[in-house]
Amino acid sequence: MEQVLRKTGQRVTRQRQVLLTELRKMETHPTAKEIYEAVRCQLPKISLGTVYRNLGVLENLGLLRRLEYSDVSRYDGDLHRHFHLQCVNCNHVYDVDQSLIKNLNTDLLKSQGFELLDYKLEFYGLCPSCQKTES
Amino acid sequence: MEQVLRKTGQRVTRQRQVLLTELRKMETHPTAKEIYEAVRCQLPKISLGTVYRNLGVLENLGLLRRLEYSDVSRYDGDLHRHFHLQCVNCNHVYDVDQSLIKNLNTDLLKSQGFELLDYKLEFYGLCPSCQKTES
DNA sequence: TTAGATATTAGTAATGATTCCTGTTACTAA
DNA sequence: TTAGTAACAGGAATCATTACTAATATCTAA
Repeated sequence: MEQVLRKTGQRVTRQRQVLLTELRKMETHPTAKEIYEAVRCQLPKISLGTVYRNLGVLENLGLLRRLEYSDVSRYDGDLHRHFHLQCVNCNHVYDVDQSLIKNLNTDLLKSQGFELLDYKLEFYGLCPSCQKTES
Repeated sequence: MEQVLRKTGQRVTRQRQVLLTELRKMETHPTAKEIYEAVRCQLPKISLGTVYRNLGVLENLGLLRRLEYSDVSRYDGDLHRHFHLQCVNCNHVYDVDQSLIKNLNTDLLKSQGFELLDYKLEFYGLCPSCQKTES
């Protein structure tokens, strides 16, 4: 983390170090507020705004993933490519192995005890007109 | 729409009819507020709350799709299975044919002039413990 | 080391999408 | 028709996230 920050002229603060370390320990895909709570024993004076700001910074550096749900964003410190399944009942977010994408082998999910109701595939990129005005 | 509503004991109101009709005319994946604006020439007194409430009702009946982005939800009246590409620069949402999913043939996107930077696959279902307590 | 230069922080206010509340309106079944 | 009630309009409330600002901590170069 430290090299990546310095390379871009950004500072290595204790808040950033603790934030990323704690996130990596958690396997619950926590929200910003949950991370805030988890970090307060080490950083009692940290503010929620600092948590949000630095989660954004670390996301831009590719050091964590943000999962954008409609009501709230969740964060994932596991950078191995994998997918997620959210239970529509309890809203828990589970990890799903990437081998699933090979022809969408939903039997794999079933064998793990999940009932697949729906999935969402969204792409992100640059449309033709924005490639020209490359901002 | 009318039969589906009546079947579930819900009423067929002018607001619902106009809302769905107008959405089906639009190909821009509008937000709730954009739909609200589009509908005000026919329903000058409609409120934004009514738009939100009925978009939810129609979504539950499977009459439209909601695209959940982190900052705002967008709505799609096209029920044919297809995917979406959002430009990270202008935030426009484009339709992508479903044939793309066959082994994620990203060449198809390239040939259409898009530059694919990332994609997101999310699953929705019931986890094992929630299937037992089937609420 | 140490002294700026300035990026970052804590605390708080502001924003904005979405939901909730309440008295009124208008579908629907009889 | 008309009674019963789902749905409505209008506005207030909620809540995740962002913006603002004076104070602080990190970094760099001497």
